[in-house]
Amino acid sequence: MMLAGFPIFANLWREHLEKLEEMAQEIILKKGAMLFAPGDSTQGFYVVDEGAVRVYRLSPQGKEITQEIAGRGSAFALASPFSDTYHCFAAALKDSRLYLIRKKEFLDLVTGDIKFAAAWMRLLSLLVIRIRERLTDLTLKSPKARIAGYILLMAEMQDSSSITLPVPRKELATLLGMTHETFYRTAKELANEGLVRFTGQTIDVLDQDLLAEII
Amino acid sequence: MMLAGFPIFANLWREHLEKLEEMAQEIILKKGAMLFAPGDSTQGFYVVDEGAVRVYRLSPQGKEITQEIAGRGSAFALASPFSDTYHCFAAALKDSRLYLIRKKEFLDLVTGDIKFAAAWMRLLSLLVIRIRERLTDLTLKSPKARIAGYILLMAEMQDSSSITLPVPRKELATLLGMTHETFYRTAKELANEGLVRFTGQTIDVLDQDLLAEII
DNA sequence: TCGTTTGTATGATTCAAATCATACTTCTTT
DNA sequence: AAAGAAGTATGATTTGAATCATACAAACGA
Repeated sequence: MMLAGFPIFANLWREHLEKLEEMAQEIILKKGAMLFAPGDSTQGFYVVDEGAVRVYRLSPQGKEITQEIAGRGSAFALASPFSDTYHCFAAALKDSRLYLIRKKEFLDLVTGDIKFAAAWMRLLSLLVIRIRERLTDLTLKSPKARIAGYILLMAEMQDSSSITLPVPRKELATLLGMTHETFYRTAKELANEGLVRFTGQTIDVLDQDLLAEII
Repeated sequence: MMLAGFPIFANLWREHLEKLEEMAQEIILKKGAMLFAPGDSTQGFYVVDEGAVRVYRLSPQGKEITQEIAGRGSAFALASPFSDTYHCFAAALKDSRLYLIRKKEFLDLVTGDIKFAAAWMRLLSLLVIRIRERLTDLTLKSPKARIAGYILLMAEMQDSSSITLPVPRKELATLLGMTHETFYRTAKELANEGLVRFTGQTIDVLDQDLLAEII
């Protein structure tokens, strides 16, 4: 395993990554398998090495929002080592292989190494900022702007005008806080306007500037 | 100054609080004064000792959402020591006295004391969880449920069935992601149903159980 | 390879909340 | 005390997205 290549850990030192790698425990999940649910006691956090995991929440009325679609190289439940229970659901969208970094071992490491702790505080702080950004997008922006913004963000993160999703694009709907009908319709609009092209699980950015204007 | 009584710092050790107190710099703000805006380089984080500060974001279309109403004892911009620039606006809702904990000094302290770092990681993790909770409430729940939930949360936090807001209740509208019209109307419904009573800036919980059912 | 499930697509209808409009009340300020 | 501003309140109208309904295509399992 090579955590070093995973963007989320870009700020950590090599020695810390090696220690994380040592303590990582492989977890194999079949498509559809539930990993945890709200109230479950925390095991630790996870890194996806293969496949994809959906992290989501349900309202009492059964409406749902996807918190994260964690594909290869993504970590999730990063706050769990400091919490007793999980607060959301996590389920595999495909057959997947994850690594579990156990809470206890992780805490021993991070609370015994000030440099690691510093890097972890930075990571958590950036997470706070990112989630707040997402919150404002979800509450303030139109579905069209949210889709455009997501596509641009992905393109930027992958440094390419062609994005390959780890899952069918249907999954983007609840990630972006809308129904799948609204998602398909609005995505089609963007396609009709010549800004993007959807082909299976890939999205091509055709006009980055116009797309950016929508946001 | 006594940071020790502030709930946000409940997890920190006495010695750390004393050091924070030593480095705190008093900031006086007149009502309406802007403290920072997106893009401003970060000074550090703040603790409100008197008055109230509104932390908020604007969309390109001018719609706004309040991230936080920080009254006495609340801290805000906690992630800023690990970031170069602020990402939101902060402005005083009343004449206020704050304490600024400067970024540089704070970083020196927190990255030089593993116990402090551990406590700070816990604080940031809980912040992540709280913001995610808020995100799901804002996207999944009805205005009525959001208002009810907020009132119950405040009552629980203050351990009293009578809540005193540091600001006119108008301010709750954008905090809860709705227009002030919707807020007044929906709050009135709750009052008409006998669940709560609004009197100036105080809110009395009259029927906690029924209120909890709405959430 | 066939049949079933999942994903993509689009039309029609409904509905909740935003918007627009107005008014009254309560604080501030001078 | 008067004037103005800010906060509270409510009605009418509009609108954007959810919901309901249906259909076809693609992927997958047996």
